[in-house]
Amino acid sequence: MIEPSFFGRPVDTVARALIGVQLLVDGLGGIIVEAEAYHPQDPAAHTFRGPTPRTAVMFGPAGYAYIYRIYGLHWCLNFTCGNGAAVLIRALEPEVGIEVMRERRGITIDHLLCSGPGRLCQALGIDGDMNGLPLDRMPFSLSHTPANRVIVTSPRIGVSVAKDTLWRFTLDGSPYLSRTPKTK
DNA sequence: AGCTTGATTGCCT
DNA sequence: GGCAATCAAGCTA
Repeated sequence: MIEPSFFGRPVDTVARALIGVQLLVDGLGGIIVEAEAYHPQDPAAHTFRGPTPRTAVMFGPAGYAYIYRIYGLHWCLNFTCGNGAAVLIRALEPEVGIEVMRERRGITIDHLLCSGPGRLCQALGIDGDMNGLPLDRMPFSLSHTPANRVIVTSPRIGVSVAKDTLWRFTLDGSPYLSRTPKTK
């Protein structure tokens, strides 16, 4: 189990700590292998220009789901960390309910089932109805999985500002990432 | 009220 | 690599 206080820490600390955590939604999911941190003093964050109706959940308490629509067609899942900070869950390694995920995604290539924020939400059946729900009870289930892991930091994907902020955290060598980090 | 843009994805060349 | 899909949030007026 993950305590609510897990999220009440600096947002980059939380993002890094989430790599290797098992996320289940209605019993389906797997191991988080990619996550990004966003902070209200960070120009790439939705909360950079202060509270709005959409970002109300991000300014609420830590440990809740912030879910928003992007490009009019995809959903993105975040975990709030308090005071306008949140972690975007970008990819996971499918473990439980792979058959259902294949049906929802319309593909059978397992490393593409949850390799991106929009794909992950489609595979796990996440939509705006779950926005604002707490993470410590159904439909969510978060738990630690023990292992020695190498975590790589890199610039966040799809942001046009703050490109030097290395707040993307990935499990080294995972085939389930949305993109392989640049090895410059 | 109108305009711009986006924490993306999938298909095309 | 390029680009269309598709629409609401947020901004300007």
